[in-house]
Amino acid sequence: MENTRVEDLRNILKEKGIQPSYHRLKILKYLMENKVHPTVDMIYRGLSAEIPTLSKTTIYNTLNLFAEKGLVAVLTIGERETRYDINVQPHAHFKCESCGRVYDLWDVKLDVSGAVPEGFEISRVELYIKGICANCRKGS
Amino acid sequence: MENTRVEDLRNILKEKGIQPSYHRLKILKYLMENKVHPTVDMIYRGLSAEIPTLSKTTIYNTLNLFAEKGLVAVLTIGERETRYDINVQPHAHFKCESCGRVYDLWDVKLDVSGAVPEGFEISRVELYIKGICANCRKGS
DNA sequence: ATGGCTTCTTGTATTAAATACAAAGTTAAA
DNA sequence: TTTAACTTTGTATTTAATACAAGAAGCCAT
Repeated sequence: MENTRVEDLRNILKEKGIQPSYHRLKILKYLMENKVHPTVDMIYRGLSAEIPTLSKTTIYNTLNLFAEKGLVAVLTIGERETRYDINVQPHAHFKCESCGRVYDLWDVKLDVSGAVPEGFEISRVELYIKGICANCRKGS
Repeated sequence: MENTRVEDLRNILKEKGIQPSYHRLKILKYLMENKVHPTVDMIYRGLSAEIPTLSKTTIYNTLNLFAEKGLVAVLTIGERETRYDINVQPHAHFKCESCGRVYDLWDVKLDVSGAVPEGFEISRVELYIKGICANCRKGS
């Protein structure tokens, strides 16, 4: 949960050069209020009550646009699902193999300088850690 | 290219508790001689000349078995393709966004101790770096 | 406002990766 | 040799994602 006044949402989109249409605002709002790194399907199910006519294609279009403009980060941590993170600051992710939840990790010391050979140019770094979360360990 | 005598291949499978069937040996051999982190489709195309009756399902079955037994690592570096790495020693990967090639990176200093909260249990760490490789930079 | 242009959204069709599953084939063991 | 267990195959199915054309909505100038 967060400050999601429509005016703020509009400005976020405008700053990235994205026209603030109704659906785009709703999807952005959803991402900011549901920071669980949702899949397209989760967003669809979350919004279709409020917007019954919403099409999945619109969500795909919108997220691809957001990703292009650097407004969301694309996570391929799951084998068969693309997830979207509204927080584009560099950080790592932990996926629990029991409950499937994806957690943000901010305390990873990662030094990629000198990681790639001479002449290679880095544009993005993705660090995925998998295992069992504390919740699921307690449960079992 | 590498030492891929059939006897060695048999032993590798046996050590992991995998019955060394004809197809499994062929797929293992392919992985050891083509260390490009191939997709299922690449393996299929690479082997179907030699084994015309080979089914893709067999490759899926075999790779899932290999992964279960810890003989290959599963890479989800691409958005829409699963790749397989016969080298299961911990190392990072670089994917060139121009030519699509996946390179091994052995010089990354990565310290994940203290990265996850109390009570979390780590089973795997995947580090993906994306950008443009030296080859493609020269080309353009 | 009205018409016309651009942009956005929708829905259907399509592609492609991956799995399910039952039948056929093969191997190993009794 | 017969039986049981395992492996492979092929078809059908599922599902994520894209393509694309038609429709809807917003925007601008006259």
